[in-house]
Amino acid sequence: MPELPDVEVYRRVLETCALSRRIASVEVNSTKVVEGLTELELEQRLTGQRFSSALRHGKHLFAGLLNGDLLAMHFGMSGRLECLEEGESLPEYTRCSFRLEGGHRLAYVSQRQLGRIRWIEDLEDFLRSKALGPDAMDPRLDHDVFCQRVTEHRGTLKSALMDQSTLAGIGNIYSDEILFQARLSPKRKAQELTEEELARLYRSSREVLQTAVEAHADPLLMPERYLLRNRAQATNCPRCGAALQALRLGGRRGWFCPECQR
DNA sequence: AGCGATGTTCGCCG
DNA sequence: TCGGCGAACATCGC
Repeated sequence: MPELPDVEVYRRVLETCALSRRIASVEVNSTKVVEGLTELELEQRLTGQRFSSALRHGKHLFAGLLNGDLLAMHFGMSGRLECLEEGESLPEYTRCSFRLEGGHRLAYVSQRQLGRIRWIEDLEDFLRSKALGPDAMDPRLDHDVFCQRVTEHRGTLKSALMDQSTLAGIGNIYSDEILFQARLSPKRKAQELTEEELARLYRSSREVLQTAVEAHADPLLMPERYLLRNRAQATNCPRCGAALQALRLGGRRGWFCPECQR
């Protein structure tokens, strides 16, 4: 489930479970998920070390070591990070796990193996190499910077929000939600918004992401006015009751209310 | 059996 | 030049 709010939850899992604890061992159960280094190298570099920071940028999670190197985790479409207490067994599809002194284990779970674990030496270099824009929740992302980035995009609003080089962290689900709360059609051109509409978009993006993080990215804990609460059976608009409309964008299905969103 | 799924990347087209 | 599309990646569940 990994868009920005989900990954923020995993960041906190990493922080609570593993930060400052000595890594006793590493286990890799996948040939695909760890990229650019062997299981042996990963073990040698991590065993005996401690993660000293838990950072996030967009949908990327970073476990930093004291020497400045970082373990970078991305979750693809079906990944997550879990903390297990002593004696608990690893979840199905655990592709990589870290045993920590004191008994906890950190499990990187990735059913479809679309996620990646990489070793990086410089965070800024990595963000540049992925051409990531500013994190969508970064406090330094003020109204003006936000508007500038969004209106640089020449395509539709939804693709502007989902473009990781515009803003990092927003995907299919949360772009739908932000546009719904801002009452803007996903099909609008990003460059044709009025100042007032841009202000609504900015406000909604902060509000939705903040609310989602506070709800631990669990749709059931989010307000009833949120679209993503019943995305699985998305039918009617929680605001006006009109039938929701589907749209396809880059092979992805989105939903919006043709009455409320203009 | 076939299709779709909360992501990224690449090649192609206009 | 950039945006948008479809496919590929890999696997499961409906």
